[in-house]
Amino acid sequence: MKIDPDSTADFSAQIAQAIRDAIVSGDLIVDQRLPSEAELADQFAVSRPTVREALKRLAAQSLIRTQRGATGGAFVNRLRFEEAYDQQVTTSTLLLSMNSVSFDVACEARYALERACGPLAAQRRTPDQLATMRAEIHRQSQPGLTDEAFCASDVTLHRALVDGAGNKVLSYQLAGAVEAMHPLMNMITFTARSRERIVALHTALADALEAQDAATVDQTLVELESYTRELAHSVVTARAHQKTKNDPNRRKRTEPKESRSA
Amino acid sequence: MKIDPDSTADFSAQIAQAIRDAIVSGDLIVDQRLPSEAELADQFAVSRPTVREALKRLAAQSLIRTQRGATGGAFVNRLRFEEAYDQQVTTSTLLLSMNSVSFDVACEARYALERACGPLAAQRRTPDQLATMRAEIHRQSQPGLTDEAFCASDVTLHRALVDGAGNKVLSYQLAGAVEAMHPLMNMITFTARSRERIVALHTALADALEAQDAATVDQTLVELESYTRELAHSVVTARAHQKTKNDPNRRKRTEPKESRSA
DNA sequence: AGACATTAATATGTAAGACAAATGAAAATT
DNA sequence: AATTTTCATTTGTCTTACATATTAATGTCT
Repeated sequence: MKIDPDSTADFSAQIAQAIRDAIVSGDLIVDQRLPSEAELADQFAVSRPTVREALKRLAAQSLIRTQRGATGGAFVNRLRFEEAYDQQVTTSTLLLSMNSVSFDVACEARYALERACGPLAAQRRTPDQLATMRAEIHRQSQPGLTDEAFCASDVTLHRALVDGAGNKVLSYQLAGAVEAMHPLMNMITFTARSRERIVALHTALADALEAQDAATVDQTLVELESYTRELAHSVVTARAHQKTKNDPNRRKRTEPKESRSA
Repeated sequence: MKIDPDSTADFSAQIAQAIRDAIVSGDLIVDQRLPSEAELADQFAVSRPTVREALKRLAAQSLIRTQRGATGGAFVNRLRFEEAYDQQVTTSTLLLSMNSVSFDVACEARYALERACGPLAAQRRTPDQLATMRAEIHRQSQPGLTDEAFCASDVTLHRALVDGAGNKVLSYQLAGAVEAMHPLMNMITFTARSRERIVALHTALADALEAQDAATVDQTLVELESYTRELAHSVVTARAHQKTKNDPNRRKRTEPKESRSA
């Protein structure tokens, strides 16, 4: 496990990669203790701060954990589904916002993936998951609910559907797709009538799942996708009209430089 | 943007989180330059090495990039699909191996997701993607091919299918599912007869895609999944027999500790 | 002898200061 | 005007030091 002093990359990046490779290849196994920072510094012939930077890179990916004290050190971390979820959600969300992915593309991906879960969920959904869906549907029909809370409830319901497939890998892979839609959905204003329609579709979905009727689950998801996209389009066109009305000669967006919260 | 000196977490983790939040919330926008390390150290009232550890954490997630020199510094990085792919593949692979996910569960997830791409791919596949699939099918029918190369070709073919859906978000989400199967697939020994069968199914898949026949695409994927699982099962049972034959009184599996490839 | 407090050792966490190297901009020179 | 030189800025790295957490060993008292 060595580094190349001629490489253009930082030492800390190279060291991190070397350790990462050792973990991925199985050279370092879960819960195994890495050499102390001082020893690693010796081995790689760099200073301790440089080693620390490398270790922090790995910690950021949840590949290692550190512990202070006499028997402490850096240990290979067992990557858990929950941690992986969080990373996936953050990455997916940023990916969508930074590459200005359209609502349609994201929506298509999300529903294509959810429909993949449909047949499995119809087969395996637990009473618990059905109860979660019913509870969220009930919440969604409350009149005083904010748009944001409505969206959050929507995400919870859809995650229950995904979890219904009873496949942790599937749940993990879809976490990003479902959650990353959240910010995009938040731009929609849900009128009372549109909420009514969505609640009706959600109810149909829950009913079909309860009846283990895969075909209806799939059909309902198709309708839900189509209606969601319809809603988003009406928002976009409405906003476009408003913009040209309010500020027809607005400057082209170059550097907003908005104030940062302290 | 402050940190809590009473928190149990490291300063560097807190600072990283604060900056991460600023990026996710849109407070810091793409290509915006962060204050220099010295300024950040002042702002957060910590030393420069601590700030650097925080920045390296963010760099490990591709959230920032750094540049040396007079006009250098740390900049908010535009997260690209390609970088996100890689991270997803690493994370997914480790997730599967560290949580000893069964072949069946991973395989089910993979094919459920690929079938989600089927209808879209049947509609949108480009001549280029079809050509890639044909080329890989040809490679797979070469007699001298190692099992590892056969697997790698399989992955390429399946990625072409996924990309055929013409949805970058979908391609990104599925990268992990497809690639993470690679190590598991590598445990299978592909006999000449099984390769023949797989090549036939791959050909049927390519034909159906070319004919834009979504139903056949779906059916072929179902058959491919069933055959893959069948293959894996035969390998598992064969291995089990061999083990009991070689070492009938072996201890119950607690810590396999099998030989690791260098 | 056993329970408890003290001490020591080891590790990570943090700080401070210094120098090297890269890089772009300004200044000086041709 | 074009080119070269100088210089200021910023990250990358090293060294040393101390703070703090944690465990193990030691010692003391009952």
